[in-house]
Amino acid sequence: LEILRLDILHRSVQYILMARPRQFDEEEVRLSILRAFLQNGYASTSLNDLEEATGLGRRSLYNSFGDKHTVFLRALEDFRARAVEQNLAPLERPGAGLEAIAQVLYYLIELAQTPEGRLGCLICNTAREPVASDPAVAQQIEHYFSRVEQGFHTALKTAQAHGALSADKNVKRLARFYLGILVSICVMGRAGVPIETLQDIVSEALQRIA
Amino acid sequence: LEILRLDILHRSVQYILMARPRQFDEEEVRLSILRAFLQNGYASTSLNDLEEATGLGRRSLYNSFGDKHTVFLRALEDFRARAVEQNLAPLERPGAGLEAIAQVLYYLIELAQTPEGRLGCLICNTAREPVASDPAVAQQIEHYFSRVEQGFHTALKTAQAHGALSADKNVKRLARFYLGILVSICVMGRAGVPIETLQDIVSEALQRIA
DNA sequence: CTTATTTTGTATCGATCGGTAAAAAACGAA
DNA sequence: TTCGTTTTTTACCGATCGATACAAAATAAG
Repeated sequence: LEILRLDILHRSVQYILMARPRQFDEEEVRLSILRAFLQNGYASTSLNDLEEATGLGRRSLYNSFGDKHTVFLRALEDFRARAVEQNLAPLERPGAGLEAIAQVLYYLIELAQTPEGRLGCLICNTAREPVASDPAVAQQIEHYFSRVEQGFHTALKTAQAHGALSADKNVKRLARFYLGILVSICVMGRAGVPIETLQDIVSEALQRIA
Repeated sequence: LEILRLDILHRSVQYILMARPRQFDEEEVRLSILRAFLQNGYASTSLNDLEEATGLGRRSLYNSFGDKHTVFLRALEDFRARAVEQNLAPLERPGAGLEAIAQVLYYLIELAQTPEGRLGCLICNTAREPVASDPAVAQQIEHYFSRVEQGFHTALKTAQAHGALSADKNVKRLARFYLGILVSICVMGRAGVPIETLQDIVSEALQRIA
């Protein structure tokens, strides 16, 4: 049995060494795929669109990323990772308080003014596509929402601990409230609502902890 | 010329009297179409879906409502009329004040618990479909949003006039704020977020005018 | 070189998309 | 009844959908 295993290992190493190498950068391709799905959503992004966006042939896409559904799940994961890493970074920093909440919300407004940010949030965009009834997709959506809520929650608790927020505030409720504000900013930004409206929403929302 | 006109009129009356009558109730069919688009959105609702939803043949749909795009525009109008009439009624009533705002938001939460309301808001749902780049669709979205904002705005002004809201509040900003809350409730309700979260968002938002 | 292996390009599959042609069906007028 | 008109039904159109079969291309080991 051991000999067999070693043989299999040897073969699989050979596979890697001997085969034709890929002619694309995976990170770059995944980013192009993410952008394509951000632009048109799951249902309205065809494999031809993905071919155009990535420059890859259809067969290469299938070989490397699986079928359309799997490709989309990877894009969702990519977006979630990037969104948490970039947009929510202030919240995830240790010791983050009220200023982090304001920073995150205002950054989203700035983002909505950029060509890339105008595409909106893939999580929110996906939330009402039929594909959202897929368990794996629904799980990603719920994970993201709860992570955002948790980020706000810890920041609010930290603020309370530092005396920046009065102790009688309901932080759980406030955290959900700011999650709702974040969602509305993403949705309305994508819908083309004027920036001033988004700014008014955020500044009004921040009065709750001013 | 007059004779010709009378002839045409006579003929058109004949058309009505002589032709085969429709075998469906237009209101009923339009409601079925609206439900279908609410369920799956524009892109993912096929003509076969519309046939199943309405019970009509494809040719009858085209005869009576035009192509898919036109059918969708009518559904958008239907939804907007129904949403304004039913969901926003408290805001549109003369003399509506702060209690109307709370009523509207809490009614949306109740609606999110019903099978029909769980389908969400066709305006919000459409806002990030590719079809939203169509000018007629974009106009409907913008009209709806501005009408909701205006409803909140007049209610807030009324409250200020009656002394129920302090005069130093920025009602324009507050109106946009509650528009954002309304959108977030619609979106997150459709996304399957628990009712308690929606309730927390609304009750926290209402503290701004408590 | 040959061989083993993976990627890539071509060509295509059946299914479904939105939309339509043509005729049958259903009515009132004559 | 027959005729004129509209609705409805049936069948179908070309285009595009997601997905795949097959072989050529590209690499390293032997």
